[in-house]
Amino acid sequence: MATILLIEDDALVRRGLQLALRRHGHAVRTADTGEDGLRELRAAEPDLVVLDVMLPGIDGFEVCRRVRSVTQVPVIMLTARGDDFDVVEGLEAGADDYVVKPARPTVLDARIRAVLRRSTDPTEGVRVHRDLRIDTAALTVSRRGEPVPLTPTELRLLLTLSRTPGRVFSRQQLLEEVWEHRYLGDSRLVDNCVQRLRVKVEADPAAPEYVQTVRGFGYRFGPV
Amino acid sequence: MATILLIEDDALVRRGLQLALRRHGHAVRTADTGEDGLRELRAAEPDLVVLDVMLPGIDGFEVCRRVRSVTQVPVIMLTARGDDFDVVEGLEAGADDYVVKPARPTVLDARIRAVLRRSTDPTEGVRVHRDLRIDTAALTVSRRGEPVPLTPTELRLLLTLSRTPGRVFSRQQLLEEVWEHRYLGDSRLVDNCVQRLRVKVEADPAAPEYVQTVRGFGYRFGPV
DNA sequence: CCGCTGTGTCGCAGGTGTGTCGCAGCGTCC
DNA sequence: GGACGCTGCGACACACCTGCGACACAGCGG
Repeated sequence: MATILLIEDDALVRRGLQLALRRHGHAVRTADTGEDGLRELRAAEPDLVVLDVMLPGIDGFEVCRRVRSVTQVPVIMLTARGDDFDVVEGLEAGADDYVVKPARPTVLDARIRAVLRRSTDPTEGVRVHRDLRIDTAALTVSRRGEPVPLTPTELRLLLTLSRTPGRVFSRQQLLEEVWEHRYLGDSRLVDNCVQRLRVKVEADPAAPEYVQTVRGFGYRFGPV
Repeated sequence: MATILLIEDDALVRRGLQLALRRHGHAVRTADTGEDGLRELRAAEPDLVVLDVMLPGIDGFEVCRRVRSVTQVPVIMLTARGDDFDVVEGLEAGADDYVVKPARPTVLDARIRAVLRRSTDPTEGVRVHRDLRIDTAALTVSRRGEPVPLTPTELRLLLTLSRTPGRVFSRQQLLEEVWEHRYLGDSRLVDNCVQRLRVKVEADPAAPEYVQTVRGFGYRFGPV
């Protein structure tokens, strides 16, 4: 179904929710502190974060804000009844929904599905970077209003890179995400696709504005 | 009366309109940014959206377009006298009406009632795209006034696609939504149905205007 | 200045994805 | 009971993408 990062310090609750969510078909990664959660976030790239409000160290709100500063992944906050949980503060921190503990797994799963439904459509939004407009729902790309016809692979590559502007993707990572493990050999495959993409997307492919080379590492989606 | 989502960044105006609309019997939800408004839209499912043109972050036009990409809810735009508000751009973005600020509550309420009347009229459930008219209540389709006889499957396919114009549906998604059960093998089922639909709906099935192929991904209901 | 590693560029042949056609099963309506 | 139309399926053709190798070239260090 989806990969979920569960940040919860109480080992019992954590274990219980983990098993329950697994039964509902999700892949679950866990963390027991905010710091650990943020590390996992970068490592696992989950589709959704379930986040306890009361955490040792940095609290849930702060974790939520930091998550938001890195990625658009949806966040559901867990709050114990009786916590002085401020819904407004939670939503302002960037949470998408919240669930009161003790959370019944079916309820939590329902919320998760609801949030994912909402946020995989609106993640299906429009990304605008300078002259480039990427519509992730219509799967169209246009530059200065002119539609840019891309092939499926080129489009997947652009979508992958532009999902996290500024981040460097290694060729291996791109092979895995764009080509989905179908190819193991290291030919100039990624480079070739990047070139073809640049020809269509860049004003001057020799001085790329959007798909930049990071020598020795890979490629990065341009204007940060 | 109706649930209204008010998107307005100026706290004073927002509060004032909120109270005024409440006095006129509407339930009012508010948001102070476009992003927040879009969240509220999904959460509250309002009957109508009142939307300020000048917003921090994504502006009113873009918010309006995104609202439209998600739902058919009517939108009234608020524009300050002196804004370089382009009525055409507003209407093209999908707005149903606009009101010049400072808006007198009675005026705004009258517009709201008018728009709601229109959108709950017999025109309800009718989607018009260029020459194509799809009546989702009567389940009839006509092109240039000529009725187009569709088979049940073709109709479901067209309804599914046209519910979210512009969005790309994968074959798998279409199988699940239109055929309502999973297919394991990949037959040309969806393609065939699309072809049959095109023959009836398109002027030139070879250059489809409404049901477009997105190579490598699926199909999309055209004209965006 | 030279060699080496890493990246840009080009063309081609095979492969993949989609359009098209025909057919048979089956339900429905006379 | 017969005819008709809808539906699912497979075969085939074709356009276009895709993967690949070969070579050129630039950046970097010795």
